Amino acid sequence: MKKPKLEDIAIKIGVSKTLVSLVLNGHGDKNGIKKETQEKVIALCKKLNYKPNQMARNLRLGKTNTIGLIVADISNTFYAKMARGIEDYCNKFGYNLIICSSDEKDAKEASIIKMLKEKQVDGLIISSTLVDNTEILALKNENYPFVLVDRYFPEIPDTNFVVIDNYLGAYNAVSHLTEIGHQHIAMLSILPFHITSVRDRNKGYTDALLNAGIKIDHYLLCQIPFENIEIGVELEIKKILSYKHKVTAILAVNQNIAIATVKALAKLNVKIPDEISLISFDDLPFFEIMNPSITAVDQPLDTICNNAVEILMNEINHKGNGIEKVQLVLPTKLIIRNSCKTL
Amino acid sequence: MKKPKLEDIAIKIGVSKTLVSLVLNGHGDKNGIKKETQEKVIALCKKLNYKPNQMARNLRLGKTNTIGLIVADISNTFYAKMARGIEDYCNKFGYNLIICSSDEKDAKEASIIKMLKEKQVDGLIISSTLVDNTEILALKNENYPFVLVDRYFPEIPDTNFVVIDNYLGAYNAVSHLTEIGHQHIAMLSILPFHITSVRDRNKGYTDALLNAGIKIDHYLLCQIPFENIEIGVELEIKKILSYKHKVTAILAVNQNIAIATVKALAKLNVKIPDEISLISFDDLPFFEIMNPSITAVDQPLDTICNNAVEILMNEINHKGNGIEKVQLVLPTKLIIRNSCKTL
DNA sequence: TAAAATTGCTAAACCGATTTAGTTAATGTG
DNA sequence: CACATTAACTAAATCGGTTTAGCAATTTTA
Repeated sequence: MKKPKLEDIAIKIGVSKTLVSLVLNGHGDKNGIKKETQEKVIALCKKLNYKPNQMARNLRLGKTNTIGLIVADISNTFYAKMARGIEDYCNKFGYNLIICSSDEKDAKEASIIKMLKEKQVDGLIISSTLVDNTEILALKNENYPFVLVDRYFPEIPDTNFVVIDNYLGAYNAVSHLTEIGHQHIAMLSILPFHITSVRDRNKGYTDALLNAGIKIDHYLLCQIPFENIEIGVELEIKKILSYKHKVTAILAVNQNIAIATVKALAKLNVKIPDEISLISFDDLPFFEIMNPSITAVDQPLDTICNNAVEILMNEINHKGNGIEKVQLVLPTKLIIRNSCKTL
Repeated sequence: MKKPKLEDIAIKIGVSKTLVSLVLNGHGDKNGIKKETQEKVIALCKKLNYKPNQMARNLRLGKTNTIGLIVADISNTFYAKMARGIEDYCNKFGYNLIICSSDEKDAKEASIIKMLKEKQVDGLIISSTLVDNTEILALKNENYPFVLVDRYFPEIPDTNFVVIDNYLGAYNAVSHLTEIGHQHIAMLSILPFHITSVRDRNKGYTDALLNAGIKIDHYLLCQIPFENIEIGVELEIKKILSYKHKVTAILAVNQNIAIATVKALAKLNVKIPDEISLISFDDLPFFEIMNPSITAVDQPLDTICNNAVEILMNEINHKGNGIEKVQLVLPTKLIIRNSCKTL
């Protein structure tokens, strides 16, 4: 017994496939199909377990009910949680998620965008790593529905984005450190630094220092290449520990750097917080249970996800037609734990 | 300028769309299309940036080049890493991944399977939570390509699966504990316990105890409901700590339980490993950097992923036609760190 | 030089739904 | 009783590719 199609149902009942289609899509009454006929159709479909062929539907309707999510790496907890939030919220609207990891590689991300477009996903949610914004501009020019999350392009006006206030997040974290007496604070940042989130966090770091009347020492803003975090962090930490002024606190630019920092400090047998204080930008369940627990900047992930999906759905439903672009900058929260020592 | 379609190309060059399609699919030579004509077609397609409409292709070819992955929760590190491995390996074959989280809920998983089938994904990779195997049986009967990972159904013969040797993993972990002198070992396990991985780990635990000549105390095999791990673990730990025989070691059935255990022990101010030893089934990067670092059973995730995809691709290419089912049970590795004390 | 083979290409069917523009028969209206 | 309206339904176009079956013109073979 093959999978039944519309025609099979139609023939069995002795009506046209138009009628069957109308009934199944709830347009029966509107088109004056007799109640009795409608019931017959529905009963037979149930009996034969008829399911419309989505490929055919997609083709006809020009819609896949699928959206694409592009992140640096889905195995990273931050993006995994984001993916889950987006998945759940998309499902509510009857959409599914195709998830792709760009590995922070320009070329890979560009090719993923192309691929997803070819695959005719109805929209994209992108945490972009691109320096070269050609692909994003292309999306914009084609009116392809998309929302940027986590990172945006200041130089491209009128695009939807949902990001956090990275600047203020870092600013507040560093201010917390200066308030409890720290003067020599290093920032373990990351390359590529063109990514807005990184750039803004770096700026928040320096501005908070300036505001506290501390001279900026560029030697203390360390940039660790994405591909080689573990080794990079260890190297930088060794460097700053042997620096002329004793560094007493570190702000890690994201969870991966924070993890690598904890690891490196343990290896070098430097105690947190007694010998050095640490704040992580990004919170993790682990940070709460570690010994010591780690002070962290928490991102409102659910809010990010829900808003991103909401905006995208709106775009899709209006086919990007002249609806206003939404640009959200959400606040972060500093969760103070036991990794920072008052001097 | 609209998106060009096959016909547009054909008309511009003055040939049929058949010809264009043949050339683009590399069947030009085979069908005796002049080199010159072929070049013209390819040049124009490049110039107009022609991309075939995948929905149309899908419909005609009956293929979506998409596979579905069902896990309990994509935000869980274990599944996130698994998803990444599968994503990468699928890409190699030109496939994309739709990822869905079942939350260990029977009904949700069943409806996801149905939905993905309707969506006409070419195959499924499932870490199933189902007690009721109806849906899996249905897949099997329809010859729908699928591979079970992480968990399988012993009662359904002739299905592909890739799992780890949960029994031996737990057996070895507990044996390690008995070898270093532990006698009173608790297992923090989980509900639903019908899941093969859980059941096998539980069995490994009891058998290792028996083998070491230790009497089984069912009181020490604790089953914590999936929905409420944190509170459940804390409760159970309080219980076993106040037990008549002093429990000196714990085996946590998975990473979530292990994390909750560390948290609860910290809260109760019970020191690892001095007061209690701990082994986690599932390793995590954190376990290496924590203080103390946590001894863990490591799963060969890459091997699981690659094999699962490989098997699925094979199924898809043979349309499930009488090819032999593959059943892989992979070995685990006990990584000994500092969370277990020799008595 | 007629038949066979080859070269180069195409018309039309097909995948399976949705939707537009009708049709037919029954009923209502003036 | 002629005409308009309504109720109930449908034929055919459409989405945009792939594929089957085959045509016409040229070249080769016997």
